[in-house]
Amino acid sequence: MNKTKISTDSTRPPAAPRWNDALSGASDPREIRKRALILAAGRVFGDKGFHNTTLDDIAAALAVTKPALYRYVKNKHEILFECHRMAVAMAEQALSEAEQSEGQALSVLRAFVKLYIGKMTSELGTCVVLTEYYSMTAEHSELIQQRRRVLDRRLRALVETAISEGAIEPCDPKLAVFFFMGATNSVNRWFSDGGPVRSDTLAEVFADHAIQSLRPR
Amino acid sequence: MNKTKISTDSTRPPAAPRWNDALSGASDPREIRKRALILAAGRVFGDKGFHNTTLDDIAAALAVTKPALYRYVKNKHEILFECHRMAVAMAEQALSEAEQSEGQALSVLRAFVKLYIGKMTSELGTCVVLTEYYSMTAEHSELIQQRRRVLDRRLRALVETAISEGAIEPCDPKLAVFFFMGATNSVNRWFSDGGPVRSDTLAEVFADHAIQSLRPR
DNA sequence: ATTTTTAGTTACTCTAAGGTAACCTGCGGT
DNA sequence: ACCGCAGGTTACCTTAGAGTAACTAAAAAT
Repeated sequence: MNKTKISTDSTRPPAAPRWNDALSGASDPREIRKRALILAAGRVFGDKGFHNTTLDDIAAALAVTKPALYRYVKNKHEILFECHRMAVAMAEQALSEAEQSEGQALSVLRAFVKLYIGKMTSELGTCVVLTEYYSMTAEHSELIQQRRRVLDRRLRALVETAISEGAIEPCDPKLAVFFFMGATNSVNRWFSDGGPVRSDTLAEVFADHAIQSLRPR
Repeated sequence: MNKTKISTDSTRPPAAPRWNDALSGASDPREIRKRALILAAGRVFGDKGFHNTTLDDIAAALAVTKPALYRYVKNKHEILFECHRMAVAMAEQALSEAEQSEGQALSVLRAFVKLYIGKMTSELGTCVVLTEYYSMTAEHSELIQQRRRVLDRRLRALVETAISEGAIEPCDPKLAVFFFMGATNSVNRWFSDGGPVRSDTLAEVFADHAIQSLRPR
């Protein structure tokens, strides 16, 4: 009596626009949906935190029910991991793009900060869970930390180059990078798409501050 | 048979140095212990996060069992709240102390950053849960945000003064403060007491970067 | 047309961890 | 000597929420 009823009933899942695919060039519809899942989850994680976000929340954001998510990910931790992968990939890509420019180290750094913030705020729409790295499993965490370390080294090298180019005063590259990356990564804590600050102004202003913090001559 | 046994047995709570009172001038032993609890909890929260930290973890850090904690706090959320209160109080105090100096706005800002980092890293030993504000209850969060906003205004005012004093180039005070506070608050993510960077060097270096980021003339 | 696969659903299980009840113990006041 | 309470302890209750089983519908494949 309570089992096989209400199957073909009319008030099932309403006409909500599920998934909201679109964007992201990939072909495989499966991958597209997975990406949408990660993005949606990232956004929710972003303002409620990993543990305060239930799978039902994420599912609801996609107009779907919880078990549906398991078609795309193994478990909740994988979602978090994918968020971090995406975030770090964005940073890597921003740096690579910036390095294309072939200018002085300092201008590469500036371009990097600008691109990175741009991606964080618009492309992923304030998502990013740079926080809560500690909620990853040990293995996932190791993988992410690894990539972050590499990125860090590249940035430090740029600072060193800038010093040897005489563009900035000598300083501890490690601390310098921590400083402006700390500022940069904190953006997602308060930035919101609808807010008073426009994404590109923010990127521009922060890039300036970052460069200034290195004390250019 | 399984209840009133092992009461006066020898292997009960070993001779561990419980609570580790000391420091913090207050007299009431109750308050002293509560403070110790908050500090210990803050430290654990700091590297595992609020939700990844169980009350058993905190209790263990104090060489006590979970229910003992409830003598001092109402629930887990109160612990988090107290951590945040302490953190924000530290910032307020740092700013007030810095303002005592009666110098130019810019040097007050520098003093503030230095004092704040000093407190964060040594006094509270990397504790501080500046992250995870979203894990607070709505009421607690409101109280903390309130105080942070006030602090923010004071800092922005300082930046404005510095501009009008001609010490730095004109800029958006709001974003400027977000920038260097973002960097400053991120310290607790990677700083660790035993690490290669000494607390006071860090404070000094970051204070320099912060000032530089404001583009002094 | 019929089978198979894909994408979802409802209804459930199960465990970790927050919180509580009831009980023990030593110490300061009378 | 005795009371009472402050500070603990062990043993338990309870619930939220991650994950699963079993089933349905529609759409691809044959």
